Amino acid sequence: METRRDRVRAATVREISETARRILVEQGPEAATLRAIAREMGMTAPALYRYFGSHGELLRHLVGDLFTELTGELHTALKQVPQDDMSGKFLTVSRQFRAWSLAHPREYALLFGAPVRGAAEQEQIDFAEDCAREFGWTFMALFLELWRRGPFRIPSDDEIDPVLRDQLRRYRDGVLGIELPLGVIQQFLKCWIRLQGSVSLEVFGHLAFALDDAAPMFELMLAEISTDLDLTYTPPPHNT
Amino acid sequence: METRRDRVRAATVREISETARRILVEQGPEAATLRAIAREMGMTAPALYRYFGSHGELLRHLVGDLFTELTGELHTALKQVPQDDMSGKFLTVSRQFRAWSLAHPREYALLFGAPVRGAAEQEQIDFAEDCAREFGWTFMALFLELWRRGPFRIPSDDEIDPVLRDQLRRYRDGVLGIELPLGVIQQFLKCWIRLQGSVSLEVFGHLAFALDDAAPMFELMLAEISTDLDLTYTPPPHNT
DNA sequence: GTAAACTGCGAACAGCGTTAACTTCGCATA
DNA sequence: TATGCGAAGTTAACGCTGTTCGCAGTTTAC
Repeated sequence: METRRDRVRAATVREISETARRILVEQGPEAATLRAIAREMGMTAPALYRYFGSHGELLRHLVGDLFTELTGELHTALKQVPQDDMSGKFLTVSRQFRAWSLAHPREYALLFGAPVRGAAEQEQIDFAEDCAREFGWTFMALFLELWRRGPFRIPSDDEIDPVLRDQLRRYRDGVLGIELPLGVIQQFLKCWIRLQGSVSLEVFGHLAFALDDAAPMFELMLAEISTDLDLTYTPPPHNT
Repeated sequence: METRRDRVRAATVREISETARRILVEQGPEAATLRAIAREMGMTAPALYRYFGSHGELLRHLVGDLFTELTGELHTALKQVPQDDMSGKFLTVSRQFRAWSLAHPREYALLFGAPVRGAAEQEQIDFAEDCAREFGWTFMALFLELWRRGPFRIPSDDEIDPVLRDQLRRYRDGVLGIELPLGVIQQFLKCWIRLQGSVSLEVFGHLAFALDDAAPMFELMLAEISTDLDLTYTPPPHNT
């Protein structure tokens, strides 16, 4: 049952997350220390240990929140696209993902940067991991819908590299649990790598050596992917 | 003139770099503290300030060294390809880049991770920046050679997005200073984004949700890019 | 031969994550 | 209503971090 204390506690957890995020955004990741977060809230650092087991756990919780926010924005944008406009859905989700990432570079770095802090930390129940999975599922689900409603050209199983074929099959049967040609998954991965790879490079500033606005290159890529998926590319609505 | 002290000093700088790298590789980035580096060398932390102005400067110097090593390996691999085998050169450099990155993930994170430490630090003479430029030039030079010796299909200036066209022109005239169709630069960026984007995702573990060996996907991408550039794709020599 | 420059050291400062012992308060039950 | 327990906060402390300062010892240069 939902007692009063539970509500207060949940509110505090939320405030900690928000404070941590504000410091992260305004002063950078190295400024988001336990003491700084506590100070901002009129508390002391050890008090935070009543809510999180360690500094890392606090950050991982923030990661979960951020994934949830990002996923939510993608779904919100998706709802404003006509139900049967698959091209529009694909373009909208892709652009919204890039837009969020560029608008929140430090959050993006936290979500998609190098997992420097002991990557293989197997938490018993990892909140952040679940949120990340749900985020990924947003794209996967869209892709499945794309495939079901307007099949595009995919390689047959024979055309797929044997090593890759085994991995795709393991992923399909072990994780997804859906009946689906392996070529669809290969195509999904190809598109996703291009999408996220491109966004990562841009957000981390690795395209700044040549471009100060990578939007046109991103749109070019969307057009190419649209061709691959038998979709109709249309330029973004508010082209600046 | 090269005095004795200069040599000793240079040797110490080199030892510091090597020690820092060893700790970074063996124990992770957060273990590469000034005190740990000094301890490993039988020194104390303040002594390091005789060689580097700060911890960050030391790391940036290491970044320069790493870029140089990576660039060197690319050139070494390149020398073993017949002078006129442009397809081989492209495939070799791409595969060598991926191989180095996978073999040195922590170094890769330092070079190509999120530039978290005040990105816009304009050092007067940034050693690391120069090495990065030289690294980038390796790919650019190869691409120019590709273009000159076996022209591939490129978009005409009219076909390029106006916003992108201006940026490409500024990059060509302001940085490269070479006469070249803008379409070549666009094609170069497209390929580079796919290449590095793919490698980044793999090294940072962002493909592990589906693949435990991304090599086939990488080769698939190389094949596609080869087609774009009118090159002949051939599988890697030692396919495991 | 002497002065200056270079290279190291130890001590110290503020800040970090984290732990321990201790107080205070809210709530549930006898 | 009184009692007691657990949750939530405190201060003090430990060992770590980057960094600065003042002091030696050695090496180079004039």
